[in-house]
Amino acid sequence: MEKVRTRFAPSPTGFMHIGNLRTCLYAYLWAKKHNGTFVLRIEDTDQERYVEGAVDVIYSTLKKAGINHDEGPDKDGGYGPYIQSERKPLYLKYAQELVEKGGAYYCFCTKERLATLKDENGITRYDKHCLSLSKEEVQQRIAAGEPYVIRQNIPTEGVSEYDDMVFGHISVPNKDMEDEILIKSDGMPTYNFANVVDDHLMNINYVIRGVEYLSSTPKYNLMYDAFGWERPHYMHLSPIMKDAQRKLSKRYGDANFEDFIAKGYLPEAIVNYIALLGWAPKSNQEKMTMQEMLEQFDVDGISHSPSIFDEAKMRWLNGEYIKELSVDDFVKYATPYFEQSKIAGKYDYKKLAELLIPRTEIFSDIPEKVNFLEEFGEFDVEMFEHKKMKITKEIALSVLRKCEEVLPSFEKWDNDSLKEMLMKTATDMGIKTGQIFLPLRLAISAAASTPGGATELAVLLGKEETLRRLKFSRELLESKM
RNA sequence: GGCCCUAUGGUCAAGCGGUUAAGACACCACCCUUUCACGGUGGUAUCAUGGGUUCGAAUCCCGUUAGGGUCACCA
Repeated sequence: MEKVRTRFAPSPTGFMHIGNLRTCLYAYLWAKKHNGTFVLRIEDTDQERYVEGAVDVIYSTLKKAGINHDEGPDKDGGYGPYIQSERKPLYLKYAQELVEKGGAYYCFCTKERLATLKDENGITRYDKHCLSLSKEEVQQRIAAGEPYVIRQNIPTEGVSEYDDMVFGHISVPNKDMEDEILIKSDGMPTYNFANVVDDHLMNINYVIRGVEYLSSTPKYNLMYDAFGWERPHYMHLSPIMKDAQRKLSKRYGDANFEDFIAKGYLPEAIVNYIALLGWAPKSNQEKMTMQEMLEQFDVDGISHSPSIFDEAKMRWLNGEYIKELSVDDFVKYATPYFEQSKIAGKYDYKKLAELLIPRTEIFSDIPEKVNFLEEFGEFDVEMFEHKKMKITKEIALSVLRKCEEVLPSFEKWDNDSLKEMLMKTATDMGIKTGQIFLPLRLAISAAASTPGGATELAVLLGKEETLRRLKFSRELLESKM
């Protein structure tokens, strides 16, 4: 196998979309799997859509995602420049070469004339009007300063075919393809042309991109052929969808890598999840490192149909990653969320982390899990009733009274000691351990669910606060009996 | 509308002519349990449709239906 070279060629139009990131990932995996080279190229031929700072977003996203390009604007590998706008002179030269070889021609048609070519569906198909212009006339009109474009000259007969690595054999009748513009009247190349020229010049031999190019690829092949260049291999990828009809896109929100990071997802989890959207490893393994993906990635496992993005599954995967975090790492990621919760600046984040690690799927869930520590007040005493544990309000009340009796004089305020003492108290009272812990937990948290049991919360709250809450709840319960 | 592509549970998906049609998420039940989680066990649920080919079809072929893409001086 020849030395593999793949590329990711985004347009700097803003944030990095999840779909683009997946395309990028696959291109990276394919290159690295074969010890090849992964190239980053910026396609900014459309000045109108250029967004300031977008290139930096691309760098930072790749970095966070763990995708390291071997060549790019910031890493010269001898195939530069890697920014299309800096390659401008090249394209016209190659377009002229293509004209000479018969693969393209100058066109002077005005937008007005083109508008008259619309068919009943509003589809414009160029009629090769300018193909018949003589060389002399073309020269003369160019010299006169008349605006022009250069169009690809596609045969009107025959069929163009190629084999896509994921979709298999694709064949498109030549008559169904239009003579597309290669060089715009502003002298800039269109994507169609710049892409082919750059891919060839940069020696890209595996072109990995979205399916939207599947049916126009024969056109690109026709250009490779006309130039006498070797065609690359193609791997087209089905889109990631929001639902059965709509593609995942900025318009529907949350489609950007950065958005998910902001929501409290770990970059590795996002990358892992999107790798699995549209590709399934032979091993059936789901949680995998970049290294494991490299080893297992293969074209066979790439699906042909669109995949619907399922955030619930990504949440689960993220939770799996969080469970493996050390307490310190968890605190590092979680601190911003602690800071925006009601307990900001209070409590020991490390202690909380221990309780939270197995119960957190995404970091932004943290505030609602810890707010009960500060938010304490009246609650529905019916919550004391617990059928499965056979707890009634009467039992709960006697438990709370007993706790108020034994806790004030208890000195060893740590989890194990409290637990041991309370279990003994339960025995003394002739009830099951669950019947003492459950009412106590409720009494000091006022919350139906908390990230930890009664004694863990008691330690967190401290003795004084625990007793204050206990008294409050006991009185509340008494008043409602 | 022309052309190209796609079709397995709610979602991601395995499957490559013979399987009780994997697995994961979600959901439900049970177990564990100091709540909630975690963990464990089990369960509900899928081959779009009609024709072929074949002893035998989720798998191959054709039609239908549905969906996506494309038909820009966007990429």
